[in-house]
Amino acid sequence: MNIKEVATRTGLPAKTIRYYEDIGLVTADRAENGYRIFERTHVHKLAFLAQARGLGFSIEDCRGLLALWEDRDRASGDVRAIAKAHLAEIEEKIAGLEEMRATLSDLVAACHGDDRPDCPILNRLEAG
Amino acid sequence: MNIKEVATRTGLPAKTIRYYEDIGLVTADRAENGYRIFERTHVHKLAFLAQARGLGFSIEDCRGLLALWEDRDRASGDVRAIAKAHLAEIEEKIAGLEEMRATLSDLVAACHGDDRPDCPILNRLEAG
DNA sequence: GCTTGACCTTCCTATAGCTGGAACCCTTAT
DNA sequence: ATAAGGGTTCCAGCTATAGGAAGGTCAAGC
Repeated sequence: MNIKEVATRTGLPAKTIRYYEDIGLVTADRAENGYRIFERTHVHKLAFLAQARGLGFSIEDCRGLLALWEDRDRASGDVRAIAKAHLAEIEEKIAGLEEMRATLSDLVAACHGDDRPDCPILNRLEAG
Repeated sequence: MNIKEVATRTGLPAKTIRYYEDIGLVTADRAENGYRIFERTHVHKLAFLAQARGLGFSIEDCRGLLALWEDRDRASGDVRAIAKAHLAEIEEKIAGLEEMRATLSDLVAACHGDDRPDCPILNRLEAG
């Protein structure tokens, strides 16, 4: 299977697949002409990565998850720890964004948004 | 005023202030010895930037906001448009993160997280 | 056999917004 | 004279790709 087909099957751009090979997340054999050859196992792995990335796991997290996934002697606690830490990060991010959203939405509501220069948004940025 | 004091007053790292000068967000005069000299107006401007960045506005947004702030003939509608667009972006980000959070929190809850290899988190990543 | 178009390859550059560090200059106090 | 604590420039690195150039390859159609 060539890279384009893997891209289609996994939903990952070919560029990204090459990148993942580059940083050692996946391996790929080569044909005589230099083309990468992928087997179903590779597709499986890349699909796994696509899912993990889709849930926002960092590349390094993915590396860890992948290793655990392939380790039949893994402890599910290790997987859970990674996911839990990631969940905490996401919740932190959300909290930060919620705060911004609250402030911004107040400001946007307070600004009449016409041709006059008077503007509560700028006032707020100016005053802190 | 030297850069360190400006940093202290605005809460921005000196590095960041230099960077902002570099990309033309602010200007700074120079003393004979090559040191940057800041006036109160510079501090004011940098404080404004710190606020805007704190609300998540991009550097380019900040450039626009700064220009409007300094334009006595501005239309508040222009400010509002920038803020509104930014608000929309933030809400989109929040929505994406909320989705991740929901999934992750379900998975973390479903995983017993012990020494056994069986793991709903990995199952989910594997299955899509 | 030749051309065309769709693949494939590598390598270099760019993104956002800084941060860290090296190598070096200036000022002030001891 | 020296040491501490400023300041300067410049270069590299971070995340996770995306874009594009330059070139090799393959299958189809004429």
